Amino acid sequence: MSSDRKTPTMADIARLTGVSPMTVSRAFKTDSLVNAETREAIRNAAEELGYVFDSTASNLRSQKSGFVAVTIPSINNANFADTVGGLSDALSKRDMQILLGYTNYDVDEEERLIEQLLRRKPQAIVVTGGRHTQRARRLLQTVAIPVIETWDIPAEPIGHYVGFSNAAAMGDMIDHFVALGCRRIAFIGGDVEQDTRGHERRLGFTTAMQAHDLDPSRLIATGAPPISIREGANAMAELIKVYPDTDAVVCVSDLAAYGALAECQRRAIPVPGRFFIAGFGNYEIGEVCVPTLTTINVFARAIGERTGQLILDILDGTQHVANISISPELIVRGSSRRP
Amino acid sequence: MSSDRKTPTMADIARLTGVSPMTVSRAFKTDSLVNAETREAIRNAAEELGYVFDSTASNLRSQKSGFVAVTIPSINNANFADTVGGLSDALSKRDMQILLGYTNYDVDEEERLIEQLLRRKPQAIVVTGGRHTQRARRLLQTVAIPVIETWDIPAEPIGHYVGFSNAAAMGDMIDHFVALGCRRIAFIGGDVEQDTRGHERRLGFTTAMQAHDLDPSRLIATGAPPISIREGANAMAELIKVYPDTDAVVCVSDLAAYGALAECQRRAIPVPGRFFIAGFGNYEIGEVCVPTLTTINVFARAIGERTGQLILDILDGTQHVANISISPELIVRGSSRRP
DNA sequence: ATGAAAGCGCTAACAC
DNA sequence: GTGTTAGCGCTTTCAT
Repeated sequence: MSSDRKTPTMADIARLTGVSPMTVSRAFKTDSLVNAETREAIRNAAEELGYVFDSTASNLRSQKSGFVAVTIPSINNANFADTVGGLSDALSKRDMQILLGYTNYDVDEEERLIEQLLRRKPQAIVVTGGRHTQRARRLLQTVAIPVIETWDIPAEPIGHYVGFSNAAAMGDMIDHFVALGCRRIAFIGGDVEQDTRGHERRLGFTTAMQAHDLDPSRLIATGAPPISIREGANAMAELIKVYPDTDAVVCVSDLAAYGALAECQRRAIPVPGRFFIAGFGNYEIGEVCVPTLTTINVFARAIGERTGQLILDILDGTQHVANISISPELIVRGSSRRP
Repeated sequence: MSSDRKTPTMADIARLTGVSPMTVSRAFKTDSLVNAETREAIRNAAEELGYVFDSTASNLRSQKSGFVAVTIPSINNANFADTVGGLSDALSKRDMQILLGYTNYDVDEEERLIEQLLRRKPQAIVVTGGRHTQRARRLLQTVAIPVIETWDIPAEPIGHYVGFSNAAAMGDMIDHFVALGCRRIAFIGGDVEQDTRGHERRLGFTTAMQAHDLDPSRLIATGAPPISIREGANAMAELIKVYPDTDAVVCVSDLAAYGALAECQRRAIPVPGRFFIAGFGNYEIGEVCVPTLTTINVFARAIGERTGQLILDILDGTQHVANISISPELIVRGSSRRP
């Protein structure tokens, strides 16, 4: 009934209940020792006043923010969304919250973001990839919290990592096509400077092709990452023009691969009859489209879950330095089976 | 060279520079009046010490967190990702950060989330949809910050809203098919209890069908939201069995619609020859798949941008109560054009 | 242009 | 099981 002059604090509850603020504070921590009736009275008073606990003050005093900072290249990407989902689930067990930022595949933006995120005093920071600006590296090296690089196996890890070799996974894919008898294999990717995982995948392609004594130069690069479905389709159109005798097309992601497939459908070019196609990342679309897409499962969600568990273990002191290598799995589907 | 005993504070910089902490504080605010040389010296000292500004303390003292809390049903959804992207861009102009939470299409989870987010003292809160638990409503009504409901036009708005009528948009879609001469139109959606936007769309379907004196009972419900591509395909398989004489299939989202299309391709059923198909949400896939998908553009990114701008205006005191209605746009594509 | 004092709301540390 | 005191790191406020 009273107009809300100011948002109520623990002191207000203490006054209303006739206890000290400290008791009120204790009553809000589940495990602390407070008389059951007192706790009940405090809870009621809080509810009545419309009290909302102030994490900001709590964090400052206890020097624990309950935040884990996370940078991902793009919010609009099912793979990274899965990783964040896994991380979020693992961390919510301990009531920790994710503070998320998007770098838009740009290391300078990543640097700005890291600086901004660190001001919030996260208890750990998770970054995607192992390539950063000098200054970002220094920030991460200096900061007194666990640093976890993901989705990559960094050449020089800053702290911990939970990742996989994008190059090796792409190498497995090439081996698969060579075993199928393909010789003229092309790669569709984005502007590689920005997307380090895309870069690694292309590197894996060229390395594997050379290892098989095959021509590694059939490369189509198409625009800024993330490579979209549309860009996959455009790239396929170009590929048909430039390298018409190609027998297999490997793409930097399933989205690009689906675009390539759609372009073939539009032109009534049979896949897998005329071209084999493969993607990367095991997106849902590759399971359902016709034909289904051969791809690499990188276990995106597991990357997040294991990163989250690692953070909890480190904060508990159970774990010190951990580097976790995920083994991606080749999934062979209709788009690379002889009709 | 010195081992970092403790993270440095403004007081450390003040000591090193021979000024008061207050001057250090001023030196970090761009617009405040500090001697240029002093500011320079302070910046250098900060860099040398590896100082990181502590937002937690700043927020507590100034009672401004710089956070906007946002709840979305799922992180892994291109539409909501677009909204968050637009919101994030609008807010970053004023250096505000998004604190994001996922409800997983569950109002109880939303309630928990809202309570958790409010503890961080956000300066505004954005929720997706207009349906909430009693307690969540009360929390939002009581809290002394702007509340914006999005992606819906709530029956009883709590504060502001930026949304559109899902039912009316779906009605436009039905009108389109009726104008094309379709009479036996079916609807594919998810378990509607959870997804209020899906529910509205289905309602729009039945209402419009009745308005045209057509049978509104061809409904296929398939599992928990978000409806995936796979579930769209399964639903189409069921539809073919249960309502084989259907002439048009409208789906709760483009993903479901693409799944339905893929199922037809798998069975070599011609689309648009045998069935017309339409989706909702203007996802990228609908632009590229073959045939392209008729859909509704809901301007997901604009919802975020306008919400962000609204928040900034309210915090500036420029704006008081605003309700913004977006007008979705019907996009007719190949999947509903006579071959 | 700069400084001194006080305090944001909570909890660590210690007392009883 | 509860209270007292002090202080987390910053910024508001008022002085000069």
